[in-house]
Amino acid sequence: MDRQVYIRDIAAEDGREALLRGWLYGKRSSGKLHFLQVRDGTGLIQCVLSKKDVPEAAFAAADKAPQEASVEVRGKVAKDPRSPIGYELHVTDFRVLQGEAGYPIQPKEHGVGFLQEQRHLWLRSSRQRLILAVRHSIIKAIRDYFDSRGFTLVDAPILTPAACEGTSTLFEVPYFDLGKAFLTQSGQLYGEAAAMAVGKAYVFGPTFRAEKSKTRRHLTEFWMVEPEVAYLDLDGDMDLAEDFIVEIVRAVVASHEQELKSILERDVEALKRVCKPFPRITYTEAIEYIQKTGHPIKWGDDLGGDEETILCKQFDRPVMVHRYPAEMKAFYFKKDPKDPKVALGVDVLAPEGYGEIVGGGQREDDYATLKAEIEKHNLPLDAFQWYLDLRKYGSVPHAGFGLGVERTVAWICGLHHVRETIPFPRMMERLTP
RNA sequence: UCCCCGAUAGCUCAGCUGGCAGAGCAACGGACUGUUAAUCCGUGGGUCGCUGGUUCGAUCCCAGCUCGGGGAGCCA
Repeated sequence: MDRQVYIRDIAAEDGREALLRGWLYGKRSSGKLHFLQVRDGTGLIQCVLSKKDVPEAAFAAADKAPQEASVEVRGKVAKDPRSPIGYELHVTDFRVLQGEAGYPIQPKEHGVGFLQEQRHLWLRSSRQRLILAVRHSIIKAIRDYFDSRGFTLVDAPILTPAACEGTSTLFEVPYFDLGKAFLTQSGQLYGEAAAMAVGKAYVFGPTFRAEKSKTRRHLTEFWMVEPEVAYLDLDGDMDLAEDFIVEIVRAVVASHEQELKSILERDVEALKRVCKPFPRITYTEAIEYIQKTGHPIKWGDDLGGDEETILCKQFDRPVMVHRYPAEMKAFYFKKDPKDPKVALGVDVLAPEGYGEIVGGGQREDDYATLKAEIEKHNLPLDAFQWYLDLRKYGSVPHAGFGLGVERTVAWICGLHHVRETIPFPRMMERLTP
């Protein structure tokens, strides 16, 4: 009788006595009956207290119990067609461990700012709990994918001496007598070093960008997974990204299909259409297509949010745009030998208007060319000497990409904003809770 | 950094031409044996974001500031 049962497993307990430990999600009352909605982190179940079936103190405690009080409920599991999960608990005893009136989040609509203030409590709602679970599944699918294909997880440092790409603004940290350190904006350069050691490597960790971006797609702290593979070219890189994304989506749909539909109202059929092959178009073809829709854009312009939307709305699966103008890309991209104006880079744009979730490509593997690029971008040569070494001692063609975890969660869950995809989002105007 | 919008009860909001601060929900007290954001009766609850200006009088008009939301650029 003291065996705790989780709501997720309740069907196996049909007709038996069970002890639930959880929190009071909601409550309705009809005098001599109390209906308690109890959640335990694995699900939500209605617990029915009939005055004649429980001790007087238990009935009174249920009457007084405030929202989100921690509770212990004993009772008999019973099938009920009125229950969304098919079962409810006919309570024989009930007690409150702790609770206080005034729980801030009510079962009604709230403003975004308020909910973010209450993020530590907001996580308890069924919608947020599901998003956390999907995020977990995505991260697990990412790791399973690489772990089962001979990749080695290599952790890149978070404190770094200089910019990886030189364009983004970095967070500065004082660093003893060495002056300043910076929070990493990408583990890729270290991933390249690792790939020369283990062949297939992936870096998985947090990333920091001090850019003053205020949009639904930006956080100042986010998670990125960055595979890097020796002896891989751009085509192989696109094959890898495509196979990888298909597998992540498949894994999430396999484990969360019903909840995605019922709690997030996600169009799961759209996710099921994510299969190989993804369309692959060059940047030049993309520009031509956008021009045909009457949008003023010329070769050399960046694809902004509007342009990305125009492009990915014509496909029912992610689209790969490759061979961008070299001018637009970071110094480490290899140029296309057939057309040095373009870099061997690829972006993967998620469908349904979610935009870029992957950026990557083939790296420059020639010492002299890379050195010239570093100088051209006015980057400190001494800080990149170790990176140049990789082109000096056994250089090979290699490629990789970075996938943004939060944008992937937003896309798969069908969320409007990435701030809901991470437990405690860090944004330009928000550092708490 | 730039552009747009907003700030009134715990929450979501209304507040007319500048003239006593409002509703719904929540909380609290009560009624109710099948409720699904239950219903019904009752009670309490305000530095109208901050600072200044105009005015007999400012939640309302004006300026600056702070905070929040949306977007751009940049990116994942």
